[in-house]
Amino acid sequence: MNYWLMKSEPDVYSIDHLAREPKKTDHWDGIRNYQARNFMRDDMKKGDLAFFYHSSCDEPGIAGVIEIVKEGYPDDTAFDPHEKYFDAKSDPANPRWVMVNVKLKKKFKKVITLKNLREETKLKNMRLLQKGNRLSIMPVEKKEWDHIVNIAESQ
DNA sequence: GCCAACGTTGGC
DNA sequence: GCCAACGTTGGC
Repeated sequence: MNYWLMKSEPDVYSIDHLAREPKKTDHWDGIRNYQARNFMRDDMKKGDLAFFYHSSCDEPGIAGVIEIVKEGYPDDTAFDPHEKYFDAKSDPANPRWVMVNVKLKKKFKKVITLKNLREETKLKNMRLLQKGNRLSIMPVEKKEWDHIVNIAESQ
């Protein structure tokens, strides 16, 4: 069982959008970065848990927990020229990009902000907090995961 | 809007 | 394979 962190811009798709979906489940499309894709395609398994992270907004941080309910399958938004994430080089016969399905497990009472996370010495080595990190899908260590969940439960 | 830190592209 | 130019991410 692996733990993850998945970024989304709340102006585009926030945790509340996911909460309003039927069965609180939706597909996670639009990933166009090879490292992030490889994580989704190769390592993300059904039943894995992930933090839903809000990026590029007033209060960047972790908004809640989601569960992977369907493993990697072709991201068909890459085939549609009208889509923002259209990629002419992705051949439907050999899709370049994948997506997964996620289900909302828990929305935190308050967002655990990036600032909060940086104040935690135990999270000093967390991938998210490293300089220059831009990955939109990344693994989280179990001990980091547990620590953050503790923070969420005590707020 | 700025800019650091990447990632990608394409000519050679 | 190298690397300059360009594009993107994302915090501030």
